[in-house]
Amino acid sequence: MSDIAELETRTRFDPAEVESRIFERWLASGLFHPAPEGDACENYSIAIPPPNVTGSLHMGHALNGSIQDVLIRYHRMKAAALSPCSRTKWILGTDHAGIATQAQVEKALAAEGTSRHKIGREAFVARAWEWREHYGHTIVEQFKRLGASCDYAEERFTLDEGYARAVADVFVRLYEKGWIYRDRYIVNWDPGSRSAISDLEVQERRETDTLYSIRYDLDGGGSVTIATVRPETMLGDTAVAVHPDDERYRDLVGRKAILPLVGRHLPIVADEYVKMDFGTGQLKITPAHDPNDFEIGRRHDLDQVSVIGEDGRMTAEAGERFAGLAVMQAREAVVAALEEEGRIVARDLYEHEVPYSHRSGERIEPLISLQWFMDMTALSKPAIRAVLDGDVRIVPDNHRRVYLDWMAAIRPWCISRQLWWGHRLPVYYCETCAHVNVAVSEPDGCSECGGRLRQEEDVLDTWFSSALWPFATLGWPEQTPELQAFYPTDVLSTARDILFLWVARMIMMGIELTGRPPFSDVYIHSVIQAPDGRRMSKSLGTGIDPLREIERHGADAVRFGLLAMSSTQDVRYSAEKVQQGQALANKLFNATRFALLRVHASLGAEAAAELEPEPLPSTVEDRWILSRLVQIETDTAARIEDYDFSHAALGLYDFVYGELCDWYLELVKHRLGDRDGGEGDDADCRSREALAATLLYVLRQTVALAHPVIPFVTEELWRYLDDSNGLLAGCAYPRADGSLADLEAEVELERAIEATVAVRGWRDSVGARAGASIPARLCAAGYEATAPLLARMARLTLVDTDTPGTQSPPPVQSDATSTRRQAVASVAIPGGTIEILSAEGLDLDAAERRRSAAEQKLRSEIERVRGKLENPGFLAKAPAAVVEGERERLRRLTVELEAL
RNA sequence: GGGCGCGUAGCUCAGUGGGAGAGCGCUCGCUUCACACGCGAGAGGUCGCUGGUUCGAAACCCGCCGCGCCCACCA
Repeated sequence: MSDIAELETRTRFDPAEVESRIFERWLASGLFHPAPEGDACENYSIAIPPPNVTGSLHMGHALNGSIQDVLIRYHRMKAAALSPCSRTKWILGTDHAGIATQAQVEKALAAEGTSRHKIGREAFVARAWEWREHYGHTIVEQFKRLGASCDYAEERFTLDEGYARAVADVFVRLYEKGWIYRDRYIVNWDPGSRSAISDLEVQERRETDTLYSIRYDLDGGGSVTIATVRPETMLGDTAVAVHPDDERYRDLVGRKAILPLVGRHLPIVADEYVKMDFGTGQLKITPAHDPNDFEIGRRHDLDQVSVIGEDGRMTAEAGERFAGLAVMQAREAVVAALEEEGRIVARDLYEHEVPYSHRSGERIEPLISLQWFMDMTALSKPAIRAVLDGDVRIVPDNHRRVYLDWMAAIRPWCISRQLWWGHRLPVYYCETCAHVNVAVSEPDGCSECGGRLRQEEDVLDTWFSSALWPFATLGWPEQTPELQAFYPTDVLSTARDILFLWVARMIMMGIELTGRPPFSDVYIHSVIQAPDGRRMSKSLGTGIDPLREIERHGADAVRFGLLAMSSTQDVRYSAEKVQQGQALANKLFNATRFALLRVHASLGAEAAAELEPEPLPSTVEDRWILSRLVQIETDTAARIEDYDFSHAALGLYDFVYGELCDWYLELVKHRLGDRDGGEGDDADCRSREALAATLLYVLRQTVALAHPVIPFVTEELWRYLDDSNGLLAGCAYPRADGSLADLEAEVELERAIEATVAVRGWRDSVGARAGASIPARLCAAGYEATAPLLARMARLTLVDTDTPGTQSPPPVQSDATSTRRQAVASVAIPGGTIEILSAEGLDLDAAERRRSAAEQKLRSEIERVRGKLENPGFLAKAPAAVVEGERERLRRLTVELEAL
């Protein structure tokens, strides 16, 4: 135990002074780095959603970090209490984040006046690794600031050698199953990153464009009119379609339209995709640049004419006189040319969804490209089953259906990316016979002809490797001790924006490759919005930096605040909640400081050191606080296990403020002796020891209970509260001791609290001086044990107590000479009144106003309850307990009214 | 077009069948020997609107108004 005397001058909890010192102790202790022992069912593990190496800590990380750390710390402590053999591990690592990292490195190169194409692939990748070595640990260091108890000794990276092997291994397995294949297909081309991206990386934006109606002549006379917002793609038209049931156009089917500007003859086909009631019901078909048209083209075996290239410009081959123009320029030029020929029949403003790249922010250009795909149908089935059967639980469960709906309609996944930073596909093309060799490591030569091999240039979608995260980080496919000890993990905590992108794919891959879902719970946490309700984003200037908040208020405050504001839905950032957390840390610090200093002063260090570690309740307030402690211990554990972090945090706050500090400490202060070591009101030494034992027990339990939420201040306090020199982070989590529950003490003390508040309110209204003690008579039942407490807390000098219904002698001083002094005012309290016996210096008119206001309130309340009890329907149908409760209330209110 | 969710005190949010709550802000009082990042006391709400179910609705149901998010290939 540290020297208590140090606390004398520390009147505030100063996070900056404490945090790094404590974190170093945690790291050095090895508590965060469990040996790979025990089995995964007993052990508790979480795989962190790997932050991007390019990233820095934002509010989402801070919230999710706080959530996971509460779970990890809680379970680590719970294991210490219940099953000392079980281990707790928070698997740490970062993601190589293909596009994001490549963009950063390219930016750096550009600043140096060079580019990736100038330096070549090998040099570029080397440069990217250098970049990662340099900047890749920033975010991990930032997690430490938050107090996150990850296993820092085992940090993983998705491009590490072992991990890369696992990725290649998976690719080979799924290729051999026939689920991974190569196809020329229409993809979402991102001109920004010059790569294909998956459907999930496309974000639609509502935009208003011009809808052009264009007349195409028919071969042999007549015309059709088609509508498009992308006239530049007409150069790639290879058909016109109408609905097969459309009476108007029945005889058009089979004829030819002549493509303006180009002259190509376009077959007119019938396809059910065409909406008869949209526009003219005649649709131009551009299979190479529209996903729907692509499908129609396949159905009707239409030509594919690519007019837009991967550079986002009109192609030389089919771009006609517009070749080389960027898409938007081409649009204008095409419209002008059509205009000149008088083919634009109409222009209308048209609002529609336009696809943009989530990564680069540029407009997606759908085009046909040779890419690698993964068929997901077989993988999705057991992943659906797992959620339906409850093997994977999604919390909150309204996301369950979203997951199931998406899974049921799952589509092939484009897994190849035209980038350099990532896992290069383990695919080797034979330069001689063109055979496709797929193998974990490069073969010596083609398996067919022994010819020279050339590895595929493309890399895998970053999410392909992320999908393996919970097991690849533990050494899979090797059956490592880590894998056996910690896989499957227990919970995956994340924001919902990556439910499909990542979580669903982990479930599919985990089941396929390990035979088990990678976690049993998925917890979807809130998205923290800016205080004004907008998105938190750097570009909008609405972001709030969690590190700055930690510097200002302390990590405990930020953790508490984020947990307290989190919810099952999105929430606005609340600086007040962070302040509340800061206040809590400071309050707990000062309460402990006060208790320890007083105990040591009044008992002496030696006696203090020999105190019983168990509570020794000797008074009603001792019994009360111990009973309340049972409640908060039960509630906090249940709330953490239910992922109800906000109530866990706020519940601790309410206990520390509303019960421990505001009442218990105030009630027992006088029994502790003064700070110079003099005796307090309670001169009985044994009673003082009993109080000290109870008080320190309550503080130790409270501090330990709060540790998962506010680890720094609690760990700091533990230095003074615990003489074993151990770290709180490795101690047992407090468990409610049911034998301390004491309903009688709770009823008695809560009555006294209510009465105290009533008297204080009255005092305030009559302008009584704060320090003055007022003579009064207690005329109420149920205060046998608490009258002295009430007198002290409400600053009353109680004389002549009159406690109806009891025989026990009043435990207060008795004024024998003036047994029946006339009351000058009366304050209603539960079970009766307090009669005020002296009006000296008091504004009794104000007292009367207050009294009559109270009376009016009581009368209307009584009216309401009486009305209820006179309602035959209520008496007949309401549960007996409710009816009895109302009767009891009426009795109580009536007593109070009579007393007034 | 489909789905999910929200609307409660000035602000941010809890409360989901039986006495309208918290934090911050506001007002009044307090240098009460742990904490002035403190202590005590207060003011402040037709619980979005309408109809229904019920002995009883902020809560459950129908509808409406307002707001947010997700999914979706109508040019």
